[in-house]
Amino acid sequence: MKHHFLKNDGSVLDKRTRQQMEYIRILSKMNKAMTIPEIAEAVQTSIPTATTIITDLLENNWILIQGKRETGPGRNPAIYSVNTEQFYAIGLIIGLKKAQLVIININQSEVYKKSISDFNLENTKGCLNQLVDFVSACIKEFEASISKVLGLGVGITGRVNVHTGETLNYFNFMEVPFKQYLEARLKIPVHVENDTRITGFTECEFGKGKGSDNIILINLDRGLGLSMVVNGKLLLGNSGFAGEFGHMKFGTKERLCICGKKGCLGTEVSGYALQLDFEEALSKGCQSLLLKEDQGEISFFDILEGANNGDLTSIDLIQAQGLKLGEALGSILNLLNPKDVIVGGSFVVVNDLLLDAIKVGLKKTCLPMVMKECRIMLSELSANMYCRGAASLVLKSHDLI
Amino acid sequence: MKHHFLKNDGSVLDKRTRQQMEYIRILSKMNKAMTIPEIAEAVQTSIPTATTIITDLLENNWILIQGKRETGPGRNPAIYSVNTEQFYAIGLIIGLKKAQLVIININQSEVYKKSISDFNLENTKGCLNQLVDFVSACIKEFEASISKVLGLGVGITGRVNVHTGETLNYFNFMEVPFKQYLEARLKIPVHVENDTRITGFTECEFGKGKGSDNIILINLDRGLGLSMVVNGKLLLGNSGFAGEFGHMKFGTKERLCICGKKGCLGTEVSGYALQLDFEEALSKGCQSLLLKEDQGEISFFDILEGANNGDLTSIDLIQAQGLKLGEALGSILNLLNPKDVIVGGSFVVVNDLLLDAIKVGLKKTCLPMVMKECRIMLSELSANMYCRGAASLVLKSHDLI
DNA sequence: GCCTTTTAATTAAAATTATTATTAATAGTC
DNA sequence: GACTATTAATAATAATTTTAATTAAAAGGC
Repeated sequence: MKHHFLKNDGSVLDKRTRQQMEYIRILSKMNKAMTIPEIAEAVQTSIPTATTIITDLLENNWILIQGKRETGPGRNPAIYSVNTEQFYAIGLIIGLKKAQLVIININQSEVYKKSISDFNLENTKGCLNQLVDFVSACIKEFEASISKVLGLGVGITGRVNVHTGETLNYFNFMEVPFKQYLEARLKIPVHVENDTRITGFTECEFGKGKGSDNIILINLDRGLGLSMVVNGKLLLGNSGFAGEFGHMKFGTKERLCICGKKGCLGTEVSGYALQLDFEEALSKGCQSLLLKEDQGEISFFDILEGANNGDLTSIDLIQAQGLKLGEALGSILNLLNPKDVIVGGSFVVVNDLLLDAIKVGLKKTCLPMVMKECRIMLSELSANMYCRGAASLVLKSHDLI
Repeated sequence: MKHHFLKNDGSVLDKRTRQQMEYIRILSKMNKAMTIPEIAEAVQTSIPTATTIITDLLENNWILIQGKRETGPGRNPAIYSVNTEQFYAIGLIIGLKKAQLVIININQSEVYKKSISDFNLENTKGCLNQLVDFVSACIKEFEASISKVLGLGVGITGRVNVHTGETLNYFNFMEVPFKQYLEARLKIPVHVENDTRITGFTECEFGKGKGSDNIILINLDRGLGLSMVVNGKLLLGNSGFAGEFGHMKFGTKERLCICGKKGCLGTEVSGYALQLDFEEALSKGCQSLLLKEDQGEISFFDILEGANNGDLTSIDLIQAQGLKLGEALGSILNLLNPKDVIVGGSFVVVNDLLLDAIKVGLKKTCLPMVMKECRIMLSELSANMYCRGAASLVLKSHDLI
C-alpha cells in the first residue's frame, strides 16, 4: 500500500512536514483561496513563518496561487488554494445489482465517474476480482498517479466491522479482512463501511443534515436501515454493528425474520415487506390498478409507482408502513433526541404520502419536547451522491473536510 | 463569576499561558509525578523548554517537586506533580429527598463531603436558596479560596438542557437558566446535568465502564433512566434530552404515563411500577411475607428487600420487570451496539435476580452478534460516588482527566 | 575505592520563529 | 496627479526554541 504526502498511519513525521500538512488541512477545510495573513491567523503563526511554509508548499506544487484578491484600500494580497490535482479520493458503492465508482478531488468535486452495468453481488472470488479489476481500470483510465490518491472509501451492503475492515455477508472467504485484501491489491489505503452508514454520512455532508452534527437517517429501500450521526461522528458501535433498527420488536404480523425471530420491524416496514403486504392484500380480495398492466412479478418499485398513480391499495399499504415506522421511530427519537431525521431510499418517490404517515405515527410515541425541535424530512440525494459520500469519508479521515 | 488560572471560556490567551495549561493537563491526565524528560516527550518539546516552563509553574506554585525517582543506573531525576491544593472541583447531586456535595482535588480524591439531612426537592425559591446557601457554606467551611475552584458540577433529577443550563422540572421560575443563576450567586463556573447522565459518566470514569468509551447505563430506581456514552462522550442529544427510555412503547398494561400515553416502559418497569404491581398482585389474592410485618405503606424498597428474603410474590414481580426490561433493551443494543451495559439504581440490591431476568429478556430481542461481545453487569457504585462523578465532570470539561 | 556506564540537568551554540520596521501596492481624496 | 490611508510583503532585529555539548549524579564492576 502506497502512502500519500498526507499520511495518517501514525508514523512519526518531522515538524516541518506536520506543519505543511496542517496548512493543507486549513486550506482544504476553509474550502476557499486564502491570503497569507488569513492563513497565519488560522494556524496561529506569524506572517513570516506562514510565508516560508506557503513558499515551500508552492515549490512542491501542493498549493497554487489563484491570483490576487480585490479588496478595498491597501495592497491586494495574493490568494492561495490547494492544488486539486494532487489530492484525490475514490468512492465505491457496492450494491446488490450495481457497483458505482466516483473520484473526487480535495474540493469534493467529482472528476471521474463509472459504474459496472451488469453487476450482481455474490460472495465469490470472481465477483471480488471483478470489483478489484474495475477499480484498477478506473484509476488507470483516470490517469491519476496512485501517489495522488488519498484512499478508497467503500460502501458495501450488509454488515461491516469498521474497526477491522471485515465484511460479514460478502467476501468473507479470505484469510484477511476485505479492507486489507483491497489495500494489498490496489496499493492504496481503504476504508470499508456499511452502505446505510455511508448514506447517513453523505446526508450530513451534502444533504439536508448539513450543518447539524446530530441526525438520524432512515434508509427505506428493499430493507430497512438506520444510521446515526452523533457529536458530528458516525455512530459505529463497539463492533461496528450499530444501527440495527430492522430487528426492533414492533411488529404485529407473524412473519419470520432472517434473524430467526418474529415481530421484527424490518419484516413489516421495508420494500420486501411491501411486496408481501401486496400479495396478502390481493389474497384478501383487494383490487389494484397494478394488476391491469400485464407484467410478471410485481416489485415494491411498482407498488410505490402505483401509489403515485393513485392506486388505493398501494396507498393504503404504504401509509400503514409509514405509520408503523413513525411509531417505532418515536422511541428512537426519545432516546437520541436528534436535530433532524432524514428519510432516504427508494421509498422517497412517494414523497409526502410516506412522510405524513411517519409524522402521524411519531405523534403517538414521541415526546412533544423531543418532537418540537426535530425536523422530519425526505432525502433529496441521488445514488451518485452516496458514492461521492464514500469518497468524502476518505477526506474526512484525513481531517480535510 | 470568577475564573481559575485554567480558564476555558474561549478568551484569547498568550502563548506561554497556553503552554503552561498544556503542561498542567498532561501532568493531571497522567495522574502521576513525572520527570522533565517524560514531560518534554509528552508535550513534544525539547528538554530545555520543558525545564523553563516547569520552573515557571513551580515558582507560581501550580506544581510541586515530589522528590526524586529511584531508577537504575544514571542520575536520578526530580519528579513533579500538580499541586493538588490549587485545583478543586465541586460535585452536587440534587435528589428528591437528599442533596449531597463533594469536593475533589485534581487527582479526583475526595477532600470534603457534606449532605443536607432533611431535604425535600421543591420547585420553590426557598428550596433554591437552601441549596445555594448549602454550597456557599461548604465552600466556606472547606476554606478553599474561590479562585482555586474550577467549577461546580450539578446533577439534578428531571429534564435538563445541558446546552443552555436550563432545568425543566425544577427552578424554572427565574428569568435566567438555573446554571446562570448559580454562577451569578456562587461566582464559580457551573455545569448542570441530568442525574441519570451523571451516573452514566461516573460509571465510565470510576465504575465498570472504565476503559470503555461505548456503554449504556440503566438507572432503575423509582423511575427508569438511561444514559449513553458513545465515542467516549455522554450522548446529550440536540436539546440535551437524550435518554428517554421510559417512554418507549413496550408495555402491555393499561397504565397511564405522566406523558399522557399508555404502554410506556417506565409505567411497567420502575420502582413506582413495582409498587403498583404489588398492589395488583395482592388484589388478585397473592400472598406475601411483607404483609406480616406491621408497617404502613409498602415501598418498592420493601419489595426489593422482600425478594431478598425469599418472598415469592416480590420475586415474581421483579423477575417479570427484568424480563420486560431485557426485551426492550435488546432493541437499544441492536441500535447502539455498546461494549457494556451497566444496570444501576436501587434495584441492584436484588443482584442476580434482576440481572438474570434481564439477560433472559435480552435473548428474545437482541441479535446474537450484538450480544456476543456485550457484557451486562450490575453497578457497584455508591451514591457518594455519583457525587464525585459530578465533580469529575468539571475536570473533564477542562480536559484534566 | 576508583573507574566506567548511564541518565539528568545545565550550558552554549545554532536554528527557528516572532516582532518590529520598512517598503510595496492599491484605492480614495483633494 | 500627487497625497493620504490602508493593507501586503519583505527585511532586519529580537526573542525563543532546539540541538549539541558539557557537567552532574547515581549505579555497578573490578
